[in-house]
Amino acid sequence: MKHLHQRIRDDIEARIMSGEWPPGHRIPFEHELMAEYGCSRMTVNKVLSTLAANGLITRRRRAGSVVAQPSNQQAVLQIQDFAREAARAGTEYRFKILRRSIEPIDAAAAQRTGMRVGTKMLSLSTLHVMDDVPQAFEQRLINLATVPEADTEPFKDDPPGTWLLRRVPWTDAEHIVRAVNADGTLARRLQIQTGAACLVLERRTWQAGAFVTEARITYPGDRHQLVGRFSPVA
Amino acid sequence: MKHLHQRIRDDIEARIMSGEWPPGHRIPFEHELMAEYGCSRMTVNKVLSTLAANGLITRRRRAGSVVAQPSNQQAVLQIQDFAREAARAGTEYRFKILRRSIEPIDAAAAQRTGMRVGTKMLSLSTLHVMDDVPQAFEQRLINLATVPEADTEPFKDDPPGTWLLRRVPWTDAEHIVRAVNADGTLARRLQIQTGAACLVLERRTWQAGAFVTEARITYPGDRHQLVGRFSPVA
DNA sequence: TCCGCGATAATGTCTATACATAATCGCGGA
DNA sequence: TCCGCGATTATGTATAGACATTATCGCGGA
Repeated sequence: MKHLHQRIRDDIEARIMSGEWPPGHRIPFEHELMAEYGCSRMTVNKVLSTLAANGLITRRRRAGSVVAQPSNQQAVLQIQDFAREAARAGTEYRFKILRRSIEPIDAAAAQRTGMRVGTKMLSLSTLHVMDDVPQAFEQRLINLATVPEADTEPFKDDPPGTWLLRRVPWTDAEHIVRAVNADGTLARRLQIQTGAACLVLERRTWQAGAFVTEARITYPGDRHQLVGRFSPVA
Repeated sequence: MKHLHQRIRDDIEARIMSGEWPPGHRIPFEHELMAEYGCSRMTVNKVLSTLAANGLITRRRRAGSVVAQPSNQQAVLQIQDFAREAARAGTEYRFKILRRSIEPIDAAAAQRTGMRVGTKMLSLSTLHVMDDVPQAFEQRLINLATVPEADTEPFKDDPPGTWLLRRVPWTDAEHIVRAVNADGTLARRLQIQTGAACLVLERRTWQAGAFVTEARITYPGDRHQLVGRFSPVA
């Protein structure tokens, strides 16, 4: 016998997922569920609140709860950590910082990140290599106002992304994924044909509203893909 | 004055996000928070349970709660609904079903979807067009065992993806994003240059374990990108 | 007919309490 | 010293009741 909370939740989810209760269908009131399961209102309230937090139902005072309209479809994709992937696959991984400088942010980047033009940023270009095959080219800006210790960090053991993740664990993030044809410079760096399709992942993160970093990571299209699994209910 | 629940939650989140409580740091016990905020244990319990459900903290009986280790980085991307986008942008949208057939599933697709080889699937090729400019080419398989009514559906008003979303609202999904160079056929369909980089989104969905549909949507790389915003806390 | 306003009905938040469960601590015996 | 087992402690689940909030319904007056 499972917990009542879970049983009620499973029952309702099953009815929604099976289509028995389609989007827009009114869910029994809390006092009805309370009578049906012979429990207190707090218990059904917590179940329904959880379902609402997960986007499965919509609740409105006085009107009751209804099955939510299907949300915008979304894809959740895992962003690969090269070192971990390499360890798992038993291959050798290394990275090389091709360029490092401190520069005032330009107008376009300021626009994207919401910073003032001219703010000092640490700019890094990094090549990720596994078994001597280039896997990705990364261009990154780090806000020295938010992460001042990046200024003196040599990035010997960990690449900038991994190093940052350990210092700024929880953030808001914005992602853009595009496909581009490799130009000559990029093709040479990634050892691919000029014009080959590449996947570009742009990731910008903020910590409690303060801009942290922007990364543009370019993967050869024939070697990489982004993968993700997703369930709407937790 | 906000609700106490929200205030406690904001306080704890702020301390985690600012780095004051790094990953692994022990969070005050429920009875400590209870004393600090002068409220009942149920209130702080609900806050901490919510934070745990969102992956921000880890809870263990007797040991207490600690700030969770940073999760694998992930990107959440919105998948565009053409009709809605067109309505919002004030442009004209239409779609054209180029090919429609019922076929037994081939070995490769059976492998991907976990179906038995030979299962009958509805196969559709659809072109999405906005203001006479091709926006995406979609190849889709629909499992007729799970969605039998697709067999007789003419897909007059809604494209297959939208039609399905209304019938099978909540599912598990798997996504793959790749970059490819357009071959001659694809280039002609999308009115782009042969070899131009394209973004390919593969999406497979299941309903309570039963395979529903697989879609491979190809977007011209110079016209489209996937965008997403993500906060670890809801 | 239409509008305003009070009654009503549903959810939102919170309390005080109770008992269950799981992991750890530490005492005592072999 | 080491192991087993009971006591302890923190979280997990649930209850019954209270009051707050808000959208809607419907009645009565203009």
